[in-house]
Amino acid sequence: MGIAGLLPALKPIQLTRHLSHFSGQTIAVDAYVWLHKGIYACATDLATGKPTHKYVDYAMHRVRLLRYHNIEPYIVFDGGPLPAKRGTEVSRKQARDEYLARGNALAAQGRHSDARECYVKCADVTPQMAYQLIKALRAENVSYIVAPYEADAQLAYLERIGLADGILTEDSDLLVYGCRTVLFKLDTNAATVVSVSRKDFGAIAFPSSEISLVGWSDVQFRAMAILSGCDYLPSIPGIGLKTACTLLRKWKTVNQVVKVLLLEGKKSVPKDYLKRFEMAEKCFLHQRVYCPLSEQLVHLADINGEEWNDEYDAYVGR
DNA sequence: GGTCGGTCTACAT
DNA sequence: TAGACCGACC
Repeated sequence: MGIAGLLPALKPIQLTRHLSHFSGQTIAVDAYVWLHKGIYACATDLATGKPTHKYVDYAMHRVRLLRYHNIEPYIVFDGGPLPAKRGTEVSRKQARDEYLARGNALAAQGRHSDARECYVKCADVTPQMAYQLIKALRAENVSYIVAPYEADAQLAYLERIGLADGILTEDSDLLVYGCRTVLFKLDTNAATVVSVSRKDFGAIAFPSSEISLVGWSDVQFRAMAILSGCDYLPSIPGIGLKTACTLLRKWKTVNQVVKVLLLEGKKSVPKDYLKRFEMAEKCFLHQRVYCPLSEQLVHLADINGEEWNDEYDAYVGR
């Protein structure tokens, strides 16, 4: 889900660029996006168990498109669920099962296009699908990696250590992880992407944007994102992106912001909010990723003398 | 004015 | 499923 409202707020620095702009570069790609979109081409087949590899074709078509423009893709797959995020999976599975049953019922009545709508809703990217894509990638010598946990952190790591020059995804979270160049909305017909560069953050200012990032460090930007609500921590009710930005501009740090909110007493701040904020920050900073150079698990960013303990490891992955 | 929940829609062929 | 969009509500 990413950071609600962040991409629209970054509109002033979004650049639509032709793929040739990235010629000679390696772009790390979130495989989930392609697999998920590829489902639309074959939702009925997947739901009814009919063998299909259309979703593989869909992804490979994009791989070839990038290569045609002399971009080397580096495909990143999700791994296991992060301890920090466990919990939402069960209800989703139930919802999917219901759509599958409804789809089957409609199909039995011959209402095939109605059935297809249900099949699309029950479709899920499975490890088996990821494996099929991996086989196709291998056959064409495309680099890929399976993240120990979340693809987002792994993508950020590849860019950080220089194995990728940018990230192709649909998720604004990548900017919170610290990525320098994030590409969104690949248009295969026009061969374009929407590019957002971290170095342009300073140009985000009132009144052309809802928020101002002028003079902000990564710490403050990340604080705003987490404060406004992210995958690791829901926001304090009533605080969205703009309020988070305003509060941080005024009070500088999250500690101060929370202190002021408690003093005012208008918002209901969860009692352990600061602690949970800290944990969310750890996920964005130090989530466990795989280093293809040293061939071992590492933290996204090194822990340089920062306080660290077993509880953190349990949260960001081991 | 800003948040938030609801609804619509693209996703691909 | 997620993002964009819109209207209700504080």
